[in-house]
Amino acid sequence: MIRNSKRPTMADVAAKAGVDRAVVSRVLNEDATLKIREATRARVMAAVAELGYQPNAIARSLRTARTSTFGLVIPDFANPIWAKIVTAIEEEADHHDLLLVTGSARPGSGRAEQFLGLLQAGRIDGLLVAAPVAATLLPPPAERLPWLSLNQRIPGHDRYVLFDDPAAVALAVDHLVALGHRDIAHIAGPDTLDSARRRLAGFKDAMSSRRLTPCAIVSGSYTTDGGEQAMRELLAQPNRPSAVVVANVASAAGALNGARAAGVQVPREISVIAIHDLPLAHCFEPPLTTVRMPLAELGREALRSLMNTTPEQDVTAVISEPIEIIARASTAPPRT
Amino acid sequence: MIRNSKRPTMADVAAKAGVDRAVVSRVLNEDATLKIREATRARVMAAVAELGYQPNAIARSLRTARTSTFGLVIPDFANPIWAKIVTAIEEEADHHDLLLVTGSARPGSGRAEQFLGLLQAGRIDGLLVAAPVAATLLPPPAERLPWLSLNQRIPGHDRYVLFDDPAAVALAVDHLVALGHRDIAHIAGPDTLDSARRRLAGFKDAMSSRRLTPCAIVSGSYTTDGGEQAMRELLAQPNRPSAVVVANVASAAGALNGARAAGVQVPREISVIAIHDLPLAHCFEPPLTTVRMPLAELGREALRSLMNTTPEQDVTAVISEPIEIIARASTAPPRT
DNA sequence: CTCCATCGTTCAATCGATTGACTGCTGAAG
DNA sequence: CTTCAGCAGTCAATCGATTGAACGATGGAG
Repeated sequence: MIRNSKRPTMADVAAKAGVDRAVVSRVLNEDATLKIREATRARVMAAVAELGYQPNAIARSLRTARTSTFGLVIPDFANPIWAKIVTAIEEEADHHDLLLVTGSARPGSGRAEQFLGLLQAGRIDGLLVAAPVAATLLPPPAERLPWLSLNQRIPGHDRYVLFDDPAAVALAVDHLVALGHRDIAHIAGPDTLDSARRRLAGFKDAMSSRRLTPCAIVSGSYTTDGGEQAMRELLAQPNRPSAVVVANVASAAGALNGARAAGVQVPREISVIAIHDLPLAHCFEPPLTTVRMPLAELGREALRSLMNTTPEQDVTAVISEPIEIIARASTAPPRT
Repeated sequence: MIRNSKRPTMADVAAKAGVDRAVVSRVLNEDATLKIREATRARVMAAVAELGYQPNAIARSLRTARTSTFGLVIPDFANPIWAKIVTAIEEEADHHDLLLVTGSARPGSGRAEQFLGLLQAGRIDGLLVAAPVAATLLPPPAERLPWLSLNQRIPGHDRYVLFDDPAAVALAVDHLVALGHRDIAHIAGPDTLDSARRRLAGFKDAMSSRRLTPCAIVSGSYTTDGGEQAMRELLAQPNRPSAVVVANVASAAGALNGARAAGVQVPREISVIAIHDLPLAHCFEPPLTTVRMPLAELGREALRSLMNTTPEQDVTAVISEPIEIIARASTAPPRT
């Protein structure tokens, strides 16, 4: 790739305006300590405009050791949940005149570690990590870098922002209990993921604190296929549940398919509710009842925490407002 | 934000190894012109390891004027179509030891222009733009920068990679004609978008070359609501179509909802086919028949073109392989 | 008439790595 | 004994912007 090397530098501007490079720099950065004649400032600005001068951000970053850019790593662009969070963080970044750059990192892809590399190399000022990171590839804890994790706790790194998953699951259970359900099952996510474990634990707690025993707990591995398989298992059981709390939307979509394939009507024979809402959820058949999580709030809070803390400080925020039931047509009172 | 200033530099490594900084640089970059004793190289490597030295990418970039990082701007993370393309480009970038950073830019957000700023500022080596860019904010054509656009042509910028939309639409029409349809309508996208215009033009061409006249053409504005509204209009017409080609999946989801709301059965009374496939399309009711587009191929080709051309060269690629019908349950022969 | 403060700028070191040119040394050829 | 070729590194300029310190000119106070 051939670079256009004729881009003007600050020296060119200075020469054209007949001043020192320092003046150009100070004018452009609106340095308050600079005393300057209006005429000179105007000459500088004119030279800048005429040459179409654009400061070289690399050089500036080398000097200032800041880039005004933050990174974000999510597990997968295909999951619309993350889309909403990314967008919220981008908007928050806009407000602070920062730029957000995003990447995805399937487990084992090493991309999360590449972004940590950007951070170590000084090419971004901070990093938000929502993707699984190989513990072995983490920077040594001694090296405190400005990053924190989203929606997951990483051993040895007490800097994270989480959803209040237990509260969300409790809300789902309440919704079902209010409809009259008592035989409630859970389709969980993979127990390698912190969020899935939190939701599972939340389900158990919510049930026991309401003096109910879980009808069944099966894994849906957070995927559509996994959810379909899980629903099949539940329907094959002798004590079939009358309602299911599904740990995420992809699994729930699969669960609906599984029920349909088995000729079981939702919600007449079994109710389904999922954690996380999705714009397309109302296009499912039946439209899916969900628990909407505070996606934008999580994103905003994460960026703010990252900006306002040093790497030495702990960040252990839990976002619980607003969490609400989006009641659609996949939940109903149980058959009597 | 407080930066960890005690990160070791090349000078530290050089001091520890008892050599010149130049040696460290050459060892690390495997400079073939460097003659060096094995013992010295080992000392350098040992010093690097012991200090945990990590080269400062900013400084390197300042010197070399390259960053090994490319940018990508998409219109919206929430659209799963882009998710697939982003992922493909990330993988292609991996193969070339490059990093891809992505951002989204709703029209008018100015984010696309920010990424062009990254390019001008030398913080990325190239840029792929899939989002609408305000023509007024484009760098002057005189300033040839290494960027190209995806899935859209921008006036005055003959560097783009497109889907073969006419071929896709023709395939959809063929599918319907083969089923026996003749009264075919089109739910188009917003005519501000190049892709929507290409699909519309493709529809007209495909119909006329098969000696059919479009039953109707209405705008669905690429949104779920727009698609629902459009379907309502079509069903209200005196000459109701027996099949509809919908320009994207979001509109198609809306169209299905619209038909259901009007009590019209899909596909018994009206067939629906959409451009672009989606993993969740089989969760719709009925599962949606689609035309799968070569998403990954477009992404890969775009990155390769960007890497292998200078900003002065034109790039006008059209990706037409593989485009295929994914037949699900939303299309069927017309009622007789 | 001298001294000092202020104004409006300039000087030059610095950030950390890269790279073309150069040097001191050893050993072998002549 | 000289000379020259390689070896093993070293020197120092450079990328482009930032920033604390310094500097000459001007004007006012004493």
